[in-house]
Amino acid sequence: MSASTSDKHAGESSGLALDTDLGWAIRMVSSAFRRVATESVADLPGGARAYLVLVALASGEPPSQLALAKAVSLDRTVMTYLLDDLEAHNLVTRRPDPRDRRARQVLLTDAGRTRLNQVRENLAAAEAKLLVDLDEHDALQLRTLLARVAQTAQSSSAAPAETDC
Amino acid sequence: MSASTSDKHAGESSGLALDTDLGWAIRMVSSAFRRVATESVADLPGGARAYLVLVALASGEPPSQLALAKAVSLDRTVMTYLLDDLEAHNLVTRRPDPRDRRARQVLLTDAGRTRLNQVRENLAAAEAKLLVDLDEHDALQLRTLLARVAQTAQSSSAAPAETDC
DNA sequence: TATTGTTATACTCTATAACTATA
DNA sequence: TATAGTTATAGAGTATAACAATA
Repeated sequence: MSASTSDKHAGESSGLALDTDLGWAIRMVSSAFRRVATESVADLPGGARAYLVLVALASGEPPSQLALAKAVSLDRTVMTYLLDDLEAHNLVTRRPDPRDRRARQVLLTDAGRTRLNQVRENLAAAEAKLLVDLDEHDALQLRTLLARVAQTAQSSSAAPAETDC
Repeated sequence: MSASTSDKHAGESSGLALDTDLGWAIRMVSSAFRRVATESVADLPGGARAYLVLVALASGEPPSQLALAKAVSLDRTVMTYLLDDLEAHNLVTRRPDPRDRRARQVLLTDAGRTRLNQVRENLAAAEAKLLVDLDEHDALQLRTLLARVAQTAQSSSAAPAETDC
C-alpha cells in the first residue's frame, strides 16, 4: 500500500490514508469525470444534466416532467428551466397531456436525437480517457458495480419512509 | 426504470439507457455518498472536506497549506478558510515554517486526532450503508477500482502539460 | 520574477418555499 | 387536499483574479 516513509503517527498501519478513503476516491472520480466530460457536452444547452434528460427520453413513452425528473434524479424545479433551454434549441418539445391538463408530455425531437448521438460518441471517448488505466475487464467491472450501487441508491432515496433499523 | 414495454425508439438495444450510463452512475453514487456521509461529518467544522484534511494530516511531517491543498486536491483558497475554521475549533494548529517565512506548517492537535477517529467510525458505518447491496468481495473490488481511477485522475490533473496525443 | 497565503468575486449546482392551475 | 409545473431565493461548492509578504 506504498507506506514508504515515516509512520510514527500510526497512519497507514490503521488503514487511515487518503488513497484508500472511499469518500476521497468518489470525489476524485466525480470531479475527473466532470473535467473530461465537460467539453463533450459543451454544445448541449444544460450540459451534463441535459444529456441525462435526453438519454431518459430516448426510449419509451413520452413522460411527464415529473416522471422525467424522478427518472434522472433531478429536482422538478431544475427540470423546468432545463427543458426551457432544450426546447428553445428545438431538441425537445412539450405538449399538453390529453389525460391530465396539469401535466405536459416531453418528447425528443429528431434534432434532439441526432444531437444525443453526437454527444454520446464524445462521451464514450471521454469515459475511455477516465478509465485509461483499467483493462477491459476491470473497466466493465467498475461500471457494473457503480451501476448497482447507483440503482440501489436511487431506490432508497426515492423511498423516504420505512426507516426501521 | 423497468424497460418492460415498448422499445420502438431503439433505446436499450443500442446500449443507450440511463442505468448503464457511467456519468449517471457516478452522479448517483456521489450524491448518495454525500447523503449518507453528511451526518457523519455534521459536527466537523468544514464538513467532508475538513475530514479529508484531517486524514491527510494524520500521518507524515506537518505539510504547508499548499502541499496539503495539493494532497487532498482542494484549491489553496478554500484551504485557507477551511483551516481557519478547524483552527478556531482547536482541531489543527498553524505555525510558521522556520525554513520559509512565507509558509505555515499545519499540525493536527490531540483534539483533532480524537475527533478524526470519531468521524472515521461514523463514516465506516455510512459507507457500509452505501454499499449494503454488495458482498464483501464486490465492495472491496469497487473500492480498489475507484481508488485506482482516483489516483490516476489526481496525477493527470496535477500535470497540466504534456498533451502529446 | 515566482511562490505562499489571503481576500474578494462570480458562477454552477443544489435545496426549499411559495404560487398557479388543475385533479 | 394533493399533484404538475413554474418562479424566486438561499446556500453550498468551485474557479479565478488580485493582493501582500517573502523567496
